Amino acid sequence: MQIRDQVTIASRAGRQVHPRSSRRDGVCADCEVCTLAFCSVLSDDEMGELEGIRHDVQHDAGHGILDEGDPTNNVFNLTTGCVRLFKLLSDGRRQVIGFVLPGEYFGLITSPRYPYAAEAVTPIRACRFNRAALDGLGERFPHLQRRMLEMAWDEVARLQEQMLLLGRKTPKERIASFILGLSDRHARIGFEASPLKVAMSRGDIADYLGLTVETVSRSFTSLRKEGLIALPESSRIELRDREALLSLADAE
Amino acid sequence: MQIRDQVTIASRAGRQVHPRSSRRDGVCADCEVCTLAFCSVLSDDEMGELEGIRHDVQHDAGHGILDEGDPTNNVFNLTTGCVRLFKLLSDGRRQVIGFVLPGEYFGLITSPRYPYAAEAVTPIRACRFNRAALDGLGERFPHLQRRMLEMAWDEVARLQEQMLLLGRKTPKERIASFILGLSDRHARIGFEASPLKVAMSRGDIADYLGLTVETVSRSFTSLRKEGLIALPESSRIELRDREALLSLADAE
DNA sequence: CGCCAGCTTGAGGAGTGTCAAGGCAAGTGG
DNA sequence: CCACTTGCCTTGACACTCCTCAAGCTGGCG
Repeated sequence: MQIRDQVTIASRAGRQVHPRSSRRDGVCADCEVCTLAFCSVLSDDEMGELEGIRHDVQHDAGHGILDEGDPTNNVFNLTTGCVRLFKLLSDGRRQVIGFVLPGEYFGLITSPRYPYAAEAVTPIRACRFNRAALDGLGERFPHLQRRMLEMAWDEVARLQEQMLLLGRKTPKERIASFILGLSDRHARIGFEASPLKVAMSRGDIADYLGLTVETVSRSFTSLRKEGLIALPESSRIELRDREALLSLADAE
Repeated sequence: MQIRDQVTIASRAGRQVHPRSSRRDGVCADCEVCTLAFCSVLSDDEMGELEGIRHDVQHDAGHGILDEGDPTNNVFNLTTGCVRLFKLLSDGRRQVIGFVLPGEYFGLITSPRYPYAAEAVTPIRACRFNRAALDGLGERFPHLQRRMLEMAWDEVARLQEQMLLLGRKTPKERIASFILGLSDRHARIGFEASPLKVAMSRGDIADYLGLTVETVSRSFTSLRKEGLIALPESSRIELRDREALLSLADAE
């Protein structure tokens, strides 16, 4: 136990680099996620073409990026910050579909209108692409389309996992799953995975996990009192017993 | 009201034909869904190649087709019957991820192991493809990959809609959404859409909608007593007030 | 320093889940 | 052909979880 923890800490350093291992020059030089995003599979020449249809987008926290029902003209690739995607019922009930982290895209869908809205959780930066133009590029660069297909399947798997959570898990199990999932995603993009910075509010988390703010708060408190996590601030979570969290998340 | 109902009945006949409009010769001649499945975008020559890696599969109701954790060697394209996809928690709680209808595929995923299990709800027939071989075909026929990408995005949209249902809808709203969704899908593949044949048990429906069998049963009864549906048999649903069902499903 | 938004905590109640019994239809064996 | 079994669905009574409502608490900011 003692030993394993030390190993874990030692091996958790550094960013995991995926399809592409080297950073880019030019406009993408300061992009944090050029090794993770869908554009990572493109050669430098192909990137030049992508650059031709790319626009920079920047928003403050809380700003709306697109609305449910808008025509699907744009695809976004988040480079900095966090975005929430959500659907509303006519009486105001809200379901957060997912949180977008750097290196992930949103807005890519066959339907002519977005089936969800998107808002900035934190200040964000993103690349915006015209959808038709990106489609055209996909046809010319099959490996780009292939990469997008893989990302779509990954998204399907994530959503299926979330269905299990929403349909069958208890509040505490949902919170444990949420914490672990966020921690893993942070690790993949090189963010700190254990004193975990949680950008979203309790309300966002509640609407993501199908709960109320109060139940989310109580579940956090309960996990803290049992020693599975610590909460130095309400927006910072320390994973103190990963094993216990794992067994909770997968159902004890 | 009276008039609209008559129009609805009159216009509901016939099968809607999608990417490909004509039926095929050869092995696919008796396939009910050759105009809907992903193979519908292939030319006859290309179909010949697909045929080379295709195997027939046939199972009785209740039979397991694949288990969660099995290596993802195969992709299935359902031609007849109904399949349930589901995930289990270690204590036996079950979440049905989706029901597969003719013309839809399952088992296509990047991960090396299936994240869900599949069982036949009714007697089924399906085409089984080796996954690596199908991948190879996808690389050679970009329009096949394109079609699979579109189907993946459609699946993402369906799952997001289901998240809204699981996270925020009441039992009666869930049942209304379920009935309408199944009715629409039946219409698309040429099945009867109003006296709707429901292949799956109350238990399957409960595990799909995140409810218990009892709550599902009570909700059906409630909708029946309010005149929104009729239940000539427990496995047959007649939509008597589509408007009311729609407003229930989207939240009143 | 005080305000405000967001988070936590508490008390109470509605809505589902749990448990148990009964109904119904299809299948089985005498 | 009919009694019996079996599986599934429905209905009822009750309990408990989680939501609702309301009141403090905390930290950031003017």
